[in-house]
Amino acid sequence: MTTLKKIAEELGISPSTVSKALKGYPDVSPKTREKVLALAKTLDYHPNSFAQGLRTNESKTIGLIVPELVHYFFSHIIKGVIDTARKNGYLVLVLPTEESYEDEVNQLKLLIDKNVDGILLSLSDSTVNYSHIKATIDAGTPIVLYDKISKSINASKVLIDDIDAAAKATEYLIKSGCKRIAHIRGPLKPQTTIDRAKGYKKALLVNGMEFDRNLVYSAENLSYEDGYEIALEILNDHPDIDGIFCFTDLVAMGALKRLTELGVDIPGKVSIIGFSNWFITKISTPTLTTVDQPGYDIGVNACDLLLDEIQAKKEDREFAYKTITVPTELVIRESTK
Amino acid sequence: MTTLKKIAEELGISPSTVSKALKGYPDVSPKTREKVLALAKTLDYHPNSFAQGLRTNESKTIGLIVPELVHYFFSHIIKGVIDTARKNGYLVLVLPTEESYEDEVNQLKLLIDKNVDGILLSLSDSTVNYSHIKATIDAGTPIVLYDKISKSINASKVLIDDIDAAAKATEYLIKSGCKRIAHIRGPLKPQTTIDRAKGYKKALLVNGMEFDRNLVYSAENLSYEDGYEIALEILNDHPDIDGIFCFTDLVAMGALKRLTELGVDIPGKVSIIGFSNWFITKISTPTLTTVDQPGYDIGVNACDLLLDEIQAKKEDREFAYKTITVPTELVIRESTK
DNA sequence: CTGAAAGCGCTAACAG
DNA sequence: CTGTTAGCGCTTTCAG
Repeated sequence: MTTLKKIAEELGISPSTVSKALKGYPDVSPKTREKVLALAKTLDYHPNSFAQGLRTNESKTIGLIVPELVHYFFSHIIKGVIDTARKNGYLVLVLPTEESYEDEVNQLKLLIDKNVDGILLSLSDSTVNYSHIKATIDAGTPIVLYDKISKSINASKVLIDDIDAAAKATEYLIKSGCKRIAHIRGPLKPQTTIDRAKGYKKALLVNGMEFDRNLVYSAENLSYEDGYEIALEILNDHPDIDGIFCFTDLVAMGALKRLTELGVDIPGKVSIIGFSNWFITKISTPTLTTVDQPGYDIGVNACDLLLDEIQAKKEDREFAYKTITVPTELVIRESTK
Repeated sequence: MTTLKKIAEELGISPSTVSKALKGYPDVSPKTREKVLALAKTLDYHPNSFAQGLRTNESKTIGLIVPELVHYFFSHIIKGVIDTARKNGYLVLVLPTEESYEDEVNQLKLLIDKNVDGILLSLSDSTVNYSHIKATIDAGTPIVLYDKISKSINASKVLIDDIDAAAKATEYLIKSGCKRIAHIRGPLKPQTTIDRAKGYKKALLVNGMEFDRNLVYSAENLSYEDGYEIALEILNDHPDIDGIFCFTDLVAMGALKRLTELGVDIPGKVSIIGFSNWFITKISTPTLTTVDQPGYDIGVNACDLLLDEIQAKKEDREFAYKTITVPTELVIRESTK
């Protein structure tokens, strides 16, 4: 291991001068600087990050807590975060919670123990208590919430407007001539489920259509199988249905499969819209109309916001929490008229 | 920030006693231990990881370099690694290279600068020179290669037997009655491409069939579009084709789409086999026969191996590099007879 | 322009 | 059973 001290000894100068030379301080003679730089290179000097951290109280590392790791949308977020962090000289510790509250609490603790400079967090579906998050913020570690957030936590947030996005999707079904539109929603708790259902309802009402509680079905696992089963249920309960707005693409794909198997013409008889714009929606038959949820952008924005807050903290500046709403877009494909 | 010293002062004892009490050393009186534990809890003491690292030269962090982040197979590997690391008290820094050699070199450097205890690495497709990896190993940081490896690097490795897996897939086509089987291979360089093509050829020869160089097509981007285009080409060049073995599922899905559009009966007229068992293969129409490539297991094994090596190094034990071949399995679905 | 010195928080060998 | 001491490698003031 090459250390400052070794370089200093080798050159017959002091460690502090070596440190300054390496960091480009102006008060070192060019000659000395060059000698130091050269020797550092030949000895393959890497500063010891522990020692640096101990001195500066900075790890140049951030933590990223994701509810699900093997997931098209979250993968994009992770990529957005890592790219942005890297541009700014930060590394990213990735921790999945698998939608478990307990894991979320533990992972948060691990990150604090590791002295990360900040944390990006999306709430797990089973999280009902936010004291672990609030305590972390109070203890001085910046946290930015993304995607699955809670209004009751005072922090910066990056999200999409689920109500608006769902309303736009539902409205598109209406404008394209659908008269009886069902909604397959997600599990009760997360705000996203609530908001997309709200958007669905809002679009109906705004367009003078009746909101029928019986047309709302719940996909508890948000799985392909859920969609497959529920589509049959919907068709049995309401043969007159001509549109389905699904909480997420996977569920929509399941519904698509079932309807195709039953010989239902899509979009001739029934239109389907998903949510997220997963890769599969581009290659299904028919391809799926869906709401593009820009994961990469969410990751970039969340990371930028966090880095700003870290910087502000370092400089002891005031920092006002921000909430960024990343725009979504309806992607029209073959599953709608 | 609560430190050992603060707890010590508060209790009127020495920092070293506090340290020992916290770490469960036996030579501390139960009474003292209890007092320390209690106070540590109320003051929410977290040991400073920088100081610990500086003393012990351990970061309890490993680096994971992946060629692609938004990728079904690699996502599973990442999950396997993180889960395994976590079980053993390690955190994981994830760094994508996007198949760039330059990024691979840089990311490796970043990890070394961060004093990770070890690194898991899958070579980017554009990596042609391994000196950065060899230098890292020589400098004492354990590296385990997974999935995309190079035989010329002396390190532990975790991989699948691509030749065997490809041969099994091709053989299945033969046994099911295919007489003219095409292969869509990947870009020239990576060992996986070479090996799967080898397995394809081997199965043909072993089963007394002719290997026709003209039946091998190359999908340079391994994309859905590649498969879509090449399927047409194959059909034009060789109308008598009755089976296609694809390097990866995405390409197979593209081919599937094209053939379906052209009204070719699958598997009646042409059988298709993919590789990897991506999620989409379960939900396409028809569903796709494919080779299951167990990403999660690869991640688990690679991480275990790395942790073993780290442990051995810590205890100054000899450690013999190992190569683990994770078994694959042919998953038979509707795209084959 | 250069160096001495202190100290970040922790651990471990050693002495008592 | 407890405390003293030294030091991990680096940064930064301050003195020269």
